Amino acid sequence: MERTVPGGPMESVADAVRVLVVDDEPAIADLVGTALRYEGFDVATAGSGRDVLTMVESFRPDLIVLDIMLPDLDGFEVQRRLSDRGRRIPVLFLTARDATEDKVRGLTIGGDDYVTKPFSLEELIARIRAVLRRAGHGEDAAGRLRFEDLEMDEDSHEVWRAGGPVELTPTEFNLLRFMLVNPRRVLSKEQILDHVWHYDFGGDPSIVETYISYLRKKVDGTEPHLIHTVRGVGYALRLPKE
Amino acid sequence: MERTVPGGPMESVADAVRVLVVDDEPAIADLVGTALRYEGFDVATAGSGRDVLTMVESFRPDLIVLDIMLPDLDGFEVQRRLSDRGRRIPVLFLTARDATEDKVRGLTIGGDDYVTKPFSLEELIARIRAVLRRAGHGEDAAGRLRFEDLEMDEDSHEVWRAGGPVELTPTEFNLLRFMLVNPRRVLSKEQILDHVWHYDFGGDPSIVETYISYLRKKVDGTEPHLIHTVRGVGYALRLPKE
DNA sequence: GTCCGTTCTCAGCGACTTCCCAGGTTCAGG
DNA sequence: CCTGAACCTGGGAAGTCGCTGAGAACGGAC
Repeated sequence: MERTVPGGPMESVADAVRVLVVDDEPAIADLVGTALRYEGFDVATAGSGRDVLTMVESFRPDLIVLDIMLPDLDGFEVQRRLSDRGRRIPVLFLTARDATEDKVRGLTIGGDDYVTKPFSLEELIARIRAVLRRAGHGEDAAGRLRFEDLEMDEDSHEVWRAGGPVELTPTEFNLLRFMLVNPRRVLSKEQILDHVWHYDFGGDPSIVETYISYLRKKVDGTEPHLIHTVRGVGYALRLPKE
Repeated sequence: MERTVPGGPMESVADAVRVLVVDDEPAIADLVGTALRYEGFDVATAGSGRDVLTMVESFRPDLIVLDIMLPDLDGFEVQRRLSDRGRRIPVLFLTARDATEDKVRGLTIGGDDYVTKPFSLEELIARIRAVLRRAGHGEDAAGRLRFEDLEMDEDSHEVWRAGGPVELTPTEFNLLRFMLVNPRRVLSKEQILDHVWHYDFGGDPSIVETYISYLRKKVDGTEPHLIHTVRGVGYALRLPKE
């Protein structure tokens, strides 16, 4: 499966990976569902734990994005009942930032993973791909992105420029990944904000300028420069013209 | 589908792409509707959110141009209800400039997009084509325009003349795109103003002369000249007549 | 609590873009 | 050739955009 991008072609549904999105807030389920559909997944949504148990039979998802806080059964309970039935479906949990962290943390060993709310779509999609990769559903290639002499390993969170390692903060990393997934394309500040920042971020798009500045200092200090400003439009990852 | 032009031949309606334009100001809905009809789209207009929900069934649009501020249901609510019905119709939102910050965020994620008022028709149409391209309705080619040795990539915002890169400001870029979409056709200054500048632009059509001059310097310094003045009528992108 | 790394805001400034104007040039018609 | 209209283009004012440094706010580790 090819990575799609804002502007990428729609996947044929025939052999698409099926993802079941479960959240009792329709706004979240819609947001995630829409983003995943656009990424080429075959998506169904559910709003309660019991819905999941029935939908699993008909929809047969390859992965479940599962909110832990549900009105009836919580996410853990849902997973338990599924495994009682002998179904081993990878799960990506959604959790509020506060409690539960300890409980959820233990899950990362089973091939499952979790993301804390509020998340960014870029982060969520990257995690989904990672879980699918471990489950054998993903694209054959490992989670490695490259553009010219700039390289990123999504699994180990390592980045190299011209062969040398670069240390990035989480936000810098996510921003750079978004650019690496969309090479050459001009990405507007709004687009970047939508994908890289948490969905409840209420600030100004100028934050993107700041982070582009950070990235330039850390990964674009050497020739040729790869991060380019298209004034009045956005930013692009590409080789210099001439 | 072939690109049509202002004044160009009307597309046969049989296989035309259907666009539903929704705005409570009839002036805006008409402006957009008329422009899109010229471009060969099959257009219907609506003035309220509830109208949309009924018209979708009969008109079955491939895309909806949807103002966010509507008297009854707002644009988001309309989209929500449509997706509840299982209809996945791409949406291009229209929004006032000041309202963008909070709520519009997140709209670029699903292949949808938004344009802030006041917009230019050229901008709007380019965005519509981009959304359709992503949804699989567009012409097969990517967002690439060409006339002779003059080339433009809409995604990366790059322009080449005779193989060499050219740097353009946003307005210059939009003007050149308008000309590339309408090769050989003489475009009047008024026409250009209507399409390339924001619809509330209050200045003089002579601004077009200035920008044509800029373009000539940047992209038409080499033979053969492609930008021609048709005195008393307008400008055209074509080869010299001997 | 304190410490420290990260995220975010803000303001200054430099550069760019847009737009208008005015003087010069070209062109069509007489 | 003369004249007026249309057009071209350099210059410049006003506003916008983007970059960056400084520091405030936040959150996790201890």
